[in-house]
Amino acid sequence: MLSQPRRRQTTDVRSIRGTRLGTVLKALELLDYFTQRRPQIGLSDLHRLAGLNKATCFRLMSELAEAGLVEQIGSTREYRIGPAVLRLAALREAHVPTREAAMPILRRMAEATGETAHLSHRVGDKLVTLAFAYASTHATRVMMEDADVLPWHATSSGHAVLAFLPAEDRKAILARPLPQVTPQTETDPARLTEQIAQVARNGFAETAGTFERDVKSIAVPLFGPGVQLVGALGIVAPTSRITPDLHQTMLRETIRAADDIIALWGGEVPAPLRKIWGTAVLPPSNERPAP
Amino acid sequence: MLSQPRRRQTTDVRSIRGTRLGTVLKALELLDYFTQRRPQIGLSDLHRLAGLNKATCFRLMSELAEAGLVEQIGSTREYRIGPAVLRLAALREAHVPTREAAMPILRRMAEATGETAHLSHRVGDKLVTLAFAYASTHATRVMMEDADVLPWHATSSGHAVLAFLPAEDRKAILARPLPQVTPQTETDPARLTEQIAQVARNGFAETAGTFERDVKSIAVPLFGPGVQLVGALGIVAPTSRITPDLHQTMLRETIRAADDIIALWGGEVPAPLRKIWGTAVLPPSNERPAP
DNA sequence: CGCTACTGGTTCATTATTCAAACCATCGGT
DNA sequence: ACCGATGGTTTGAATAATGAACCAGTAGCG
Repeated sequence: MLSQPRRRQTTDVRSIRGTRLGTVLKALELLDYFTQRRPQIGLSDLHRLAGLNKATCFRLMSELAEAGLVEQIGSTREYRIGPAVLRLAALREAHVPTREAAMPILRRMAEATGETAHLSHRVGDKLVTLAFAYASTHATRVMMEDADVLPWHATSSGHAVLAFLPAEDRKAILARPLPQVTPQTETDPARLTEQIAQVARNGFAETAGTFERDVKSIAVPLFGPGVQLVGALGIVAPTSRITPDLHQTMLRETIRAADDIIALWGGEVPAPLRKIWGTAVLPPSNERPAP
Repeated sequence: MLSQPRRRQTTDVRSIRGTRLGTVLKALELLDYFTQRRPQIGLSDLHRLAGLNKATCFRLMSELAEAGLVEQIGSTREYRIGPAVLRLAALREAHVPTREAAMPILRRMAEATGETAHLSHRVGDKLVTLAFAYASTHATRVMMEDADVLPWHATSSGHAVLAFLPAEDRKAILARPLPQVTPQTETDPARLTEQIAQVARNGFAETAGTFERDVKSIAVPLFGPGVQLVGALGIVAPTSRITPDLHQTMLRETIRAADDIIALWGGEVPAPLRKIWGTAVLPPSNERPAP
């Protein structure tokens, strides 16, 4: 749905959500209903969740199952993600090392700050957790769930990516329903837009308690080859532990790690941001987005 | 295409290859052309490879791309496997630990034998490399490529799985074209059937040079919950290193590791095979499939 | 037992997508 | 400027997807 950079003119095939939606895409969207919290789903549940006809849903799932992308499990015949994805992921990682390559940096970042480092990836119009690393320092850590979809508006990673997205795409995303994840979550599109503009000026995003209570987080965007925005790198800590010093360390380490990961992925930091980051590492930022 | 165990009667929707083939499945089959050797493919190549209409191929790929299963890369606009698979694989591994869980056993097996251990997975009617482990012992190792599709007839893993597949499925697979991978590859369906019958009696499969020259391999089938045949575990070594002792060690370690992996996956070894394995671990097998 | 309310799975007339072959626009090499 | 590639787009005739209703099994309940 997000516009891809295109050099030649191409038709906007099925680009408007809600109109036509190809069969293949419809089938693949079904996979999005499988999450960490809900790893297996029965046919009836799924067709209701997806708002699809049961017969249609059944046929789509049958085809996904035949391809091994899902499999049916046990007596209840519920579906879950199938083994074929392992081959694809291995192939992807072998050819475009993303996750495994970034892991050491992520771990170093976690150790250096004593908090939880978090790497997310933009795929289509979603933001997805790719990996994370805990520090061994503290017993109380912010735990993360792998492979889950992050709400754009309620996470610092979401803000970090939104801030550097083309305005058109940002607007499209903020036009969608914005659930109130915690009492602190900002759901007003206008105020969010304001906050995100601030993120673009600061070169990093911060949120406090918008996704999980008593959790502070800082995030920066990540860029791939051709200054392409591909995800975000964040750090998450219990609010209770935050001091000016720690805040400073978290910011510095996040930017440092982001720089390394971007280099590793063959990406480039856009020149303006590069400049902001250069100065941001030294002086403490004592302003934060207005609540 | 392979018949799944079904408790209720279900129609054999699109079960006969070559007749109807749903759109979704057609799109997903396109993913099979991406391999380790050919990790990115242009539109023209792909539509020729798949024997699909170019326009169709384009639309299918566009939809896959929108879902993030593939992405278009750089100026050449070639396709490669996309980032969405990482989320799916992480989700699968988190919920059904398969690869990561088996890795320690695989490594132990490689160390114990000094050779290369190899884990493969049956997905649909294909046999796919899931993981492998090298031993640190020898400098010359048999190298493997991850995430590639194995030819059923030319690998010991293929034989190991075929031997325990329902006769109907085995016949279907052997009825397909059987490429001559090396001069040693057996391609005659009748003789293959004979060899595979021997595998069922022995409880393990052996091949020598049928997939790669001067490579000897031994493999056994793996079972998941409900005695379901899910893949194979094999060991691969240069023919030059094979001695009766090493052969014996390889067989023993493979069976031992298979036992562990099956237990780990919550599977069960079928009773008859259990008995064969019990005896096979001790006495050396000095018969091998006739050339 | 007979009801009800679920479940996964199937049918078939209607409708929308896919097919194939030709067509554009662009790129790289000669 | 040409050639022969490429990725991408259009066209009506062929084909596949859709969805409301329909089966069958099963668990709970009086």
